[in-house]
Amino acid sequence: MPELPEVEILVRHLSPRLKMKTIRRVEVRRAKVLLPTTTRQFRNALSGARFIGVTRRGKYLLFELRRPGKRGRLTLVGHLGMTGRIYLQRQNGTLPRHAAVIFNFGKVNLIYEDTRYFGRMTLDTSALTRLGPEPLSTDFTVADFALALKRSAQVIKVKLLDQSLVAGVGNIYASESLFRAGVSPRLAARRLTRKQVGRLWQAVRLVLTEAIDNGSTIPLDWAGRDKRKALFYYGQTTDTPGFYEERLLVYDRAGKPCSHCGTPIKRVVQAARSTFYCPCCQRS
DNA sequence: CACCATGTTCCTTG
DNA sequence: CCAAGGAACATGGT
Repeated sequence: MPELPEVEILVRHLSPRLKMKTIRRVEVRRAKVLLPTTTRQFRNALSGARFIGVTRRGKYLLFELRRPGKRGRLTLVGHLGMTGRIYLQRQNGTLPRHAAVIFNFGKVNLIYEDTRYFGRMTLDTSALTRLGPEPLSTDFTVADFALALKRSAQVIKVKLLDQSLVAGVGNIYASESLFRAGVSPRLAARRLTRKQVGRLWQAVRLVLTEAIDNGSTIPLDWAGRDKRKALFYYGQTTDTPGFYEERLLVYDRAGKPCSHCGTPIKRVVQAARSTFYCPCCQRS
């Protein structure tokens, strides 16, 4: 479930629930997700530690902890990869097949599961230094955005996925942002006009903000739930079978009519990833 | 069997 | 040195 909005919703969900909780026991079932931290370092550092709060940077979760008898704070970094999920579950609940790390608080477990194991739960914070500005903060300015785009020969859709340009935009919201801005995904980044850059900058912020607002209405108790239904990109707001309120305007809508002009949405492949756009509304 | 999937990193090439 | 492209990682759904 992972682009910036989903991670943001998860942070808001988890932060108050984890606050002041002390980790009694750490169980590592897939040491690979800790890399480069070793299982021993991980358990030593976290056993007995207490959560202060959870924040976010791009698509990364930052768990802030304090350790008894030690100075300063410790940051546990989480990344959900493509299929990672994190949730609280009663200690006697059934563990998912791909549970990678389990933090026990007594009666409750915090479970990190990841079907494909592309995600991370680690004490290594180095990846954070490579991130660009937070799109919803004042650090993300049109001027810097324009400057960075002018230096790139890559097509704009692929450039938007570059986390050093702006942190947190993934494959879904890259397509959605370009549609909202009326900019072709195939345009070279440096060829965008001032006006297009301005519209795209605004669209990125709008699309992410709306997704966070929409996601806030969806329950996050994912234990044992169907994967796709837990993807609130698709805007599920109830458990009633078949009930979906579509919120994405172009992503995964190849062949379906554009919500604005009716032209069939097109799918193309760029840098080995799908891009969806309206060939009529996004001509340049 | 084929192809597709919300992401990042590493390696090669230019 | 940098930018860009592709493979790799691993599992499951259709």
